[in-house]
Amino acid sequence: MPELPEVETIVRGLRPRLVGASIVNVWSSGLPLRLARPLDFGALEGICRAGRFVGVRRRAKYILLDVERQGGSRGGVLVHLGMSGRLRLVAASEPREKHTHVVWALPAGRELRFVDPRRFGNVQPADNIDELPELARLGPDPLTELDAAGLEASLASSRAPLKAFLLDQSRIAGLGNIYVSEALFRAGLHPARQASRARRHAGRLFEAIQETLTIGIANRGTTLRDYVDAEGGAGDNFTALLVYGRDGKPCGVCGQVIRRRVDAGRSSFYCARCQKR
DNA sequence: AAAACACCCTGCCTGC
DNA sequence: TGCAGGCAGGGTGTTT
Repeated sequence: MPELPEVETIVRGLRPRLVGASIVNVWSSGLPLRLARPLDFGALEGICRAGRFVGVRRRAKYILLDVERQGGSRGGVLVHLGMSGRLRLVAASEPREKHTHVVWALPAGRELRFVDPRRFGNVQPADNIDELPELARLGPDPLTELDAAGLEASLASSRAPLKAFLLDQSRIAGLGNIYVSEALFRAGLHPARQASRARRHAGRLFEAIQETLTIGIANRGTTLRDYVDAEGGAGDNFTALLVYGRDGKPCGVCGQVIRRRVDAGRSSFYCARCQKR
């Protein structure tokens, strides 16, 4: 699943190859994406066709593609990969795989392709993507906009379980199911613990979050099944996971069997000895 | 107001 | 062997 480290890896891979590239043409499958909403293809064409990419940025799990239009005005495309989305730069000669939904044709026989079998992702063109409501809802980025004091204040104001708290993108933006489990294990905090009752551990949790994400980025993301980077390569972080998907196996710290439970409708993996409620 | 839950979707896996 | 059903979880909209 693309979470912050996966999206950051894709953005870093795309940026040097995409910035400066002109857009020869755009194509869409016409199938609805997230929430069964059809892509506004007219707007996509109006912004992209005969324009050029001038920036590739990340905000939480969103990819922001900045475009300079043919006439010189700016626009952009906001991309979210959802569960199974991929954004790749490929040779145009490579056959289009199933579930290809948007293609940007570039010079020199290259294409940027958005592929998403489950269509939980989204591609949204806009004159000013920074002001789209999806981004306005987001809380601080844990790597660049948060500190321990900010996390403590946020924890103190919530009675939700830590698992739900950390998944809430308006609280902290960028964590998903994998890295929440990993960060809680590193912090020694139980996923069902109430956020406000963990506030005195804010420093520890903050460092655990940063460590988890930094390692994830260094390993170019976690590939469980679908995720690949901008060049189509798998991430290496799977072997670095301490608890996610490791239920029934021994905890690397204490040897206790790692357990799985369901919180906020998502699987949590944790060590009952290392993570006290 | 905040928390819990249903929903969108396809592919993979399990069990009959 | 084939197929039905459950599961995976990103975010949003709705209900509690």
